[in-house]
Amino acid sequence: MSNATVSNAFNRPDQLSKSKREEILKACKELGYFGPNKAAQSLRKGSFNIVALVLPDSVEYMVSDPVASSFMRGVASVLEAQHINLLLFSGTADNVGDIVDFVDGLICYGRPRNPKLIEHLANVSKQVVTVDFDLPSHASINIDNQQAAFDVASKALNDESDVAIFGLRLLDTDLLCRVYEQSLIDLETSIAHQRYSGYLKAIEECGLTLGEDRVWNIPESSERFANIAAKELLNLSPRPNTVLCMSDLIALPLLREAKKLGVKIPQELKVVGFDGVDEALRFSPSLTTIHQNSEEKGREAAKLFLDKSDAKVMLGYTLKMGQSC
Amino acid sequence: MSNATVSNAFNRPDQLSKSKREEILKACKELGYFGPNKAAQSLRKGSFNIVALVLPDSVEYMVSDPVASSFMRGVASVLEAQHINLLLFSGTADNVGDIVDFVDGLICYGRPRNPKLIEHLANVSKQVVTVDFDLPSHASINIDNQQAAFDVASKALNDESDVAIFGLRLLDTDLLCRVYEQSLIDLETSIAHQRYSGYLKAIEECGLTLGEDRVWNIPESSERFANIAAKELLNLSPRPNTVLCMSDLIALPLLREAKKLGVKIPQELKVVGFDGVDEALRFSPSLTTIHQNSEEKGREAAKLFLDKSDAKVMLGYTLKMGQSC
DNA sequence: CTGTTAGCGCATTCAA
DNA sequence: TTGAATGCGCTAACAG
Repeated sequence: MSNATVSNAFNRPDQLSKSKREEILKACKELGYFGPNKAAQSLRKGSFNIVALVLPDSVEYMVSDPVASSFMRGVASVLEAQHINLLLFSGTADNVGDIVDFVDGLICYGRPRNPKLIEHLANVSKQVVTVDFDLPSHASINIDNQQAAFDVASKALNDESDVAIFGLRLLDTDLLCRVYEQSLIDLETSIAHQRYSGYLKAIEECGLTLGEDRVWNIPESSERFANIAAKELLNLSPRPNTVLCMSDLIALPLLREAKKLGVKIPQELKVVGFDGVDEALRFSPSLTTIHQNSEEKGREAAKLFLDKSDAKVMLGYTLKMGQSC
Repeated sequence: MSNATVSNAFNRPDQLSKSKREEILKACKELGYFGPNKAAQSLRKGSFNIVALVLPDSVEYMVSDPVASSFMRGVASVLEAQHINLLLFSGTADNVGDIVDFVDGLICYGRPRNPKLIEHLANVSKQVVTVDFDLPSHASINIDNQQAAFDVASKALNDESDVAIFGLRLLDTDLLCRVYEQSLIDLETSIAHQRYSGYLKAIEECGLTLGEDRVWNIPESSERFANIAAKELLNLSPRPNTVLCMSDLIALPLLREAKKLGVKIPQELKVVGFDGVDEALRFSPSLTTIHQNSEEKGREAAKLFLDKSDAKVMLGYTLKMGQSC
């Protein structure tokens, strides 16, 4: 009874006699051997049944975001069915090397915060699927952010609009600030830019202009920063009467704060969001927003991955009219 | 120049001359070799820099839950600092064998839904930390669920209470149903039972009894099931005037539904929750609940793990009085 | 300071 | 049907 025979007993039952196999299995049980070591097996075979989920930011931040959570849910639902496990990787790290050798490939949700990581990702020789951003010669899933932003902004704007924008990480900084130098915005790639560009187009079509103190950079889609920005905005004089928000999560605190101050919505303040999270639809006044099906995004990403596809897929979105404009 | 020397060039710079090292590193770069293969390295060394996070249920369900998300955030914040990555493992699976050979150990958040998994977990020979349940001879973190449930229930109850309980997975079923046969409840281990037992004690101390149609089994902490249970309860005649809910997430839909029907809170209906999620504190009327610091739980679990501890730790909780009772 | 050897645990030849 | 040999890529121990 050699190691190879034992291997066969576990992996290729047809390669040995039934009696021998049972004899081996029984002996293994007695010795406390519960089957091949998966690490060694994977080293040998080169497959791991593990997929890295590369997050845009730290794991900490990620799991708080309902949009990201929906995405994960979609991914997990497809991969779980194939007994593939998820390895979380922070978008703030840059050492993909630490994990690439353990996984069959990577699904990257959102442009990672760390630019070095993006470089490394581009050079990975395993299957990669990117979502909400692109990498040359890898599969990707996107929605038309510019068109969607244009659509939702157009619903809020009219010729009396004094418009402001709550931008999501328009600048590469962790600071909440106004964006005075609009040239600083990375025009190339981020979804923030695409949405920004859609807003500008809608503003232009209404014959409006955007005041130079009217654009906020909110570093992450969190209540904390959005609260501060909301207060800044509401204390302005003259106060903007229309706010285009790049995510629902930063629009909701604005609605809450405005309600608290007795500002009438939508008469005195119109607000639109982006993403279509449950809370935005449930809130009173409900938020006009772009709904994107994040769970479907996750499922599609997982499918592209399983198919070893290199397709560039564009998904749809839905404009949800609420009471906020 | 041998393989071992190259290995040293990467891992033990002090073992060879600076010139040799640079020569090697340069040659590697040209050949497109970016350092040791981590899978092979780990096979050799037996350490992986990966920790499995064993979830109580499927990944899909997990990421929707704000309490679980906080926990993950806590775990991740500690492990990320050590460059340890998280591998998610579903509590509905039973093949820990698929991943145990890839990780340095496991952190198990909540009693896994799959009983087979629990058996396997008990036999794992790597470091294991359990949270909100126990495994013999492994480290664990808990809160005193029974006492906490007693505390919060006591705030809601008086001698005029007609009390009902929204239980979280009191029965091992995916069905929303009433719990008529209270003997069916697994008395041993689940946090649901511990909380149930605390409720009963509080009810008894008030000299009350629990009607036999007054206990609901809600299979998971989700809005969907809680909505249905809320409607069932509010349509009852006589209607309970006090509801003890085993999580905030199932208490909130009840508050919403009651508000919609114009039921006065707390005059006509008192509600208490468990967990202390943000939304519960923000809601109007705010929910009286037990706040447990899930993020701290996560951090502590990660620390126990890193310390290779086998301690059984009991964490505190806080009673948060709201307007709901 | 450098190179050789052995083996982590496995699965695939190939010969018997 | 079985078993001996080889190597996946790496590193610890040792010899030079």
